[in-house]
Amino acid sequence: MPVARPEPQEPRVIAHVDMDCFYVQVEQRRNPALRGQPTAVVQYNDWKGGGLIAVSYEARSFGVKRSMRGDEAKRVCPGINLVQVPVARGKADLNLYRSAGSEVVAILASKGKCERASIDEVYLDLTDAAKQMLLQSPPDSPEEIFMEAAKSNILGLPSDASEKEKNVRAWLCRPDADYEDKLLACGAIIVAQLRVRVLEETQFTCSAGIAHNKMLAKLVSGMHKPAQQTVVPSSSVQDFLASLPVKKMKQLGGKLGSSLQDDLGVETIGDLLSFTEEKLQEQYGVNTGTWLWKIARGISGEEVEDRLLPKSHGCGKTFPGPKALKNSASVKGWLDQLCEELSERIQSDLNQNKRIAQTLTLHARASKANERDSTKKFPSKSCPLRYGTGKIQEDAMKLFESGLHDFLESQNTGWSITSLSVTASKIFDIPSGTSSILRYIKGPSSAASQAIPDFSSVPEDPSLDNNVYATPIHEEKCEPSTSENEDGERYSDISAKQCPTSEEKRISKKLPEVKGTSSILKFLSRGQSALHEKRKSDGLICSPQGPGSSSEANKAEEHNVAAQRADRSNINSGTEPSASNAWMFNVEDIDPAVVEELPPEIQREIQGWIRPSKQPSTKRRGSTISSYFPPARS
DNA sequence: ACGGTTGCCACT
DNA sequence: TAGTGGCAA
Repeated sequence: MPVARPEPQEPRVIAHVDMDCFYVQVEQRRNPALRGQPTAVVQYNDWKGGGLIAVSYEARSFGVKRSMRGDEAKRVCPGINLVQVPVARGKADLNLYRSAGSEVVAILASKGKCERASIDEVYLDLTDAAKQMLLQSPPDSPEEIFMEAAKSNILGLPSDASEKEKNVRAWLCRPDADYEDKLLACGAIIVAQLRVRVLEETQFTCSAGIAHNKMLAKLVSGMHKPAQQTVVPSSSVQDFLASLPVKKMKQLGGKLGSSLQDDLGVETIGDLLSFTEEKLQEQYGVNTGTWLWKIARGISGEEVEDRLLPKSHGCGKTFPGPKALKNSASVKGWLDQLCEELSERIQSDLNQNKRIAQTLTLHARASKANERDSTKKFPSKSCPLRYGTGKIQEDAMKLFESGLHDFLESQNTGWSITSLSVTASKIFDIPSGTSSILRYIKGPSSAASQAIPDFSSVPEDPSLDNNVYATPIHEEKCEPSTSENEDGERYSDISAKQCPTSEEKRISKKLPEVKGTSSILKFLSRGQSALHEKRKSDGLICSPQGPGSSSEANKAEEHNVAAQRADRSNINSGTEPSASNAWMFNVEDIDPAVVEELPPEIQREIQGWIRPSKQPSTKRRGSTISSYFPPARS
């Protein structure tokens, strides 16, 4: 449900930039012969010619729609070029489009705060840039207004007049305009410049909306497509919303929008104005009610986030109809493929962006053999994410088994899986300031403190995918000791690799800063626990029993966890490209003995996130796996 | 055989 | 929290 935020006092300049039929443009850049041609991008083509996921404007003029299959598109537009999405590991591979999207983001992020909203959309907060322009070089004569900006569409200005461009030029530099309108005019000029840069540097066209908030910018970015931009002056908001069908508003395209129509008789956003905030709250709850009341008035305080990268990575595939998976072997096969791709993607994210994912989630859709219309859903399951393809595959399969168990509720019926996906989420930046925090987790009394990797030595070179970043655990010294580097800082490990030189620390300054101490320690704790466990299992140290240690009840479970931990310390187990990630383990494993040595305020922080470790486990209450896996049928 | 494959968010 | 549900493109 949407939540209303207070609109900031000061007027903002917000843009929403939307790539035009993006996947098609990416393919047209790869194969310029497709330019100007009716073209669509399809994924797979064995069933009815594949599904369209992007359609060029030439093809749209023939009536080709996104919802069509390839065969249907051919019927409507026999000359259409159908380009297939690349396939890797038996599934659609969108990496080409993802990296093209990144090219665009890199350019758009240059003039202000930039938020990647999807693979082909961004929001920009251009308030500062617009203010600066207004101070230094406000638009003052129609002739000097840059060509692309002059092609803007200004909501509320007569747009079909023969004098359109002249009117727009005049609007952009009206000397008697409100301060707000002047800011928007500057925003329009900046966005026009950015769009030209995008075109010059990537060959991609895009459309944009410029307004005082995200909601309005988004609403109009697609109003004049392709390759055009639209401005929303405050003065035109009311008329615009008055006739806007509710379903066009973001968040109202689904059930909430239908309810507004069916239950309240609201057809346009303007119709909402006749309801009090209280009435809307009564109908839809406090948050949604207030949100509706505000959007009816064009109010949306949502801020543009400063984020250029996605918040999660997911890979999935559907297995429609006869393709449904009906035994665990085929599920495992596909899950392995999905996990391979996911592993590759989070590994690149780590290497290129210095980010680590913490949670692995498995989703599936399933039906039971007997019940043709079983309403029950396959539950999603998640667990801490361990790096390494083999580990992810193992854990994903365990999550699947656990989900299947819950799904079947110990009935002995057959099943079929129609979709599978794995997602890596809760992604954090690796802190740049590790060395200063390192000082807190050290000391001869804490044998567990040795495994903290020094991320300032992470190589910058993105081509070094799968390289070793932390000293492999089995190569580390086991005797605690303390040393000083040339800056006089003390480190808990004398391994040369782990004691950053001045040069390494200089490099580390280029890494992203992290806001709170908590996230830094959270991160460091991963490596700390890993080595500690390794030493325990090697009999090198005695484990100090912490306050949170196990009860009899979960002894069996804990044994399982211990076994898995031992496995983590193994170098190059199975399919691993390298065991370099042995240091990345459970946040919740941090050693209480280490915590005791920290300053009280940091201790307090840490206490909050120490919790019982939960590994993916197959809980089989009184039954075995084989009892609910039906015998494989070919 | 549902447009498939992403991705985001709020709520509990 | 992990899990569900909704929305969007």
